[in-house]
Amino acid sequence: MEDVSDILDPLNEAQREAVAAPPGRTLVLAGAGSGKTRVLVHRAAWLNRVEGASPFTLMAVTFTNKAAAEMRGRIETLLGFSAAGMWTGTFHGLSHRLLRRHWREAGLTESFQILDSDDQKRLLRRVMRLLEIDEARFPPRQVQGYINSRKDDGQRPDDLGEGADPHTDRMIRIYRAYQEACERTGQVDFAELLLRSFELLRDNASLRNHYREQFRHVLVDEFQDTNGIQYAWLRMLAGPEADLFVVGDDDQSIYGWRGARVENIRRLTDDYPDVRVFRLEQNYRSTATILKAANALIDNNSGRMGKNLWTDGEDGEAIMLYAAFNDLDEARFVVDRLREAIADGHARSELAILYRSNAQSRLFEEALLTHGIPYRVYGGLRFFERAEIKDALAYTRLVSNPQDDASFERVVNTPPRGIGGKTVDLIREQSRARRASLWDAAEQCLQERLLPGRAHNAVTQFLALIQALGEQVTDQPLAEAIDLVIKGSGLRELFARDRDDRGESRLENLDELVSAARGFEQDWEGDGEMDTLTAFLAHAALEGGEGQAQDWQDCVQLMTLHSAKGLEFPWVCLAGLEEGLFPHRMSAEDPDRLEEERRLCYVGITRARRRLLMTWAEKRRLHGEERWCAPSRFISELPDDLIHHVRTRVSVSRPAMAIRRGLAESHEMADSGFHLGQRVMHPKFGEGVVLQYEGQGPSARIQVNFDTVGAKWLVASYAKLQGA
DNA sequence: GGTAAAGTGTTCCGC
DNA sequence: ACACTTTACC
Repeated sequence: MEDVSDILDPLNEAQREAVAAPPGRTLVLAGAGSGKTRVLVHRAAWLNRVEGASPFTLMAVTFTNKAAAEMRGRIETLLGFSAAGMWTGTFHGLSHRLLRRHWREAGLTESFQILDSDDQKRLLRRVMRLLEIDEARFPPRQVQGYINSRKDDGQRPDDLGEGADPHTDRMIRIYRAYQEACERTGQVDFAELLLRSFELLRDNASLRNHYREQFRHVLVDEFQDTNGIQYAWLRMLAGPEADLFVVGDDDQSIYGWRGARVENIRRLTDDYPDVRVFRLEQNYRSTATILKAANALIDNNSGRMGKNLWTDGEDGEAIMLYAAFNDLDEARFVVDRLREAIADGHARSELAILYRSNAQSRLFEEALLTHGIPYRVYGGLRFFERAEIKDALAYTRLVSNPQDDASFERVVNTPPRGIGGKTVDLIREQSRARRASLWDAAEQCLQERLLPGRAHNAVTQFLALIQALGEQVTDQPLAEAIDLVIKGSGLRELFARDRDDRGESRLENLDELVSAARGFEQDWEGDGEMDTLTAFLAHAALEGGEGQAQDWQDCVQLMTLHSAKGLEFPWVCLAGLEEGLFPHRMSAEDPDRLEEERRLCYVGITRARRRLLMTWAEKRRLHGEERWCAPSRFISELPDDLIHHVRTRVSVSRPAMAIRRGLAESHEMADSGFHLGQRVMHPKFGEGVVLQYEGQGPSARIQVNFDTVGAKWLVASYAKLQGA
């Protein structure tokens, strides 16, 4: 018998049972901080050592490239040898791999390219212009969302019944035209990667059987984030006989808005009645106090699979709750606590401020700046999404394939070279009339002298430039090729010209692109399915650029709750716990979306290891307007005995507020007996905050934002309001 | 073809 | 309010 102590010993009882489950269908409900990745990694090792599964028969699927890389690394460490034969990657990455291998069977061109969402929107715009559809009535963003969700549900235009209503019919028409444009030009968007590879397996029995035979063991991470097509994809690949090992947490599903279906967890237990379910509830991260709060909060959600986090560690400190006078006061208070923590010897990188929306970072940044505390804000534009990088890549694509219309349009007048809108319109017109690419259309325009003299010269030069670059670049290594393109296209010069910080960082980014290409070239062993350039472009579309070295210098961490998922910090501040902000106004009405907000709060709480600080502001500037806020309902869902209320302002701030609001308002308020921002009690609606006041005497109306039912207008003389 | 003025949107952002 | 994009005009 193989010695498996190194695999099982580091695990607790529940983890061990899951890892050593017999091959079959296994669902592991892994609570926050319960060692989810560890279980996946050890399962892979177990399969290899005990079940004798060769790495070639293993597939591990995750959502992000970062998670995929981490899992792969940890498996290799544990196994002590390379897991090279193992297919590890994201749903999109693995689909991409299948499609490259079987592009013919999938009905694609050999050199198909991946459209990222910007490219997709640009192509969509073009298609809509051809169909003469008004962009104002059908915002491309919305159409894009429509098409992607249809694809996420596995639907093609032909699957969609027309005739329902004119609006939907038009959407379907655009979808069809867009899809035809993609097929014609050999372009594949993100959702298409999944749908296409799903269809490939569905419609091709021999391929399906081949891969089912090969991947007898399929491991899936963050299963609660899968959407419809990903679930179908998994079922197609992991046949009814496969060893399917799925890890997820329904309480941490926070991506419903981009198509994730928590229901997939429950669906799995329906679709595979023989599934074994394990629960990981012992938490190794947080204090008992923090876990109690998290459990109590999430208990307000319905239809959970059910889980209760516990720890054998200590209770730890109470959760600190601060009701700030306004958003500035909130930032000041938080940064004061941060400074204390730093003085107590915390590294800055152990401290995190989490918030619901990106805009909230600004005030914290300012407060941190005034105190000279280094910080880093996560969630800006990712490397390959930055304009200058996309320009450089578009040039590179165009140089290697002049028929690429999307790239042509992007760079034809960047840097400005005298090919304005009029000229491009003419070329587009020509391209449509002749059913030719923009490049070919431009050549025809020159030959037939369709352009005015000035434009004629400009276009001649542009075409010559691209051709010349094409010749220079032939047979050059990737990095040199990209460098040549950046210099030759005039992009470098363009950004060098504006010498502010902006231009400076753009130049740095361009340099970074060249080094990224060099690094990619070194790591990438050609597998005969793609040339280096194609591979690099796919890499740029799929990997976003997280691979950049993050200087993990010691700084305070600022990020949205969404980007905090999967991370942990000894010291966490959850800021902006107000009705309308968190839960967000857009989600408060719909019970499902409200539950997702609650899960987001749960994710936030469970990020904290030792200390948790929660704050809300009674008054906040939002979209340029001062608003009165009620504390988030999530606060009242936490057991009060876990909370330490900090009140530094109780008696002082309210009169101060009335003064700041200005005299006119306080007079009006005076004759109702209430003032703006005051907490009041209504016999039916419960407690709330006075938001606005209108009119005088018996017809005067008062707007109250109730904690449970939201904002309502009431006639002051009828509403039996009481000060609370 | 470049700058100024008007317009737009404003929750979360993986691949 | 603000940042960013598109349009309008010189």
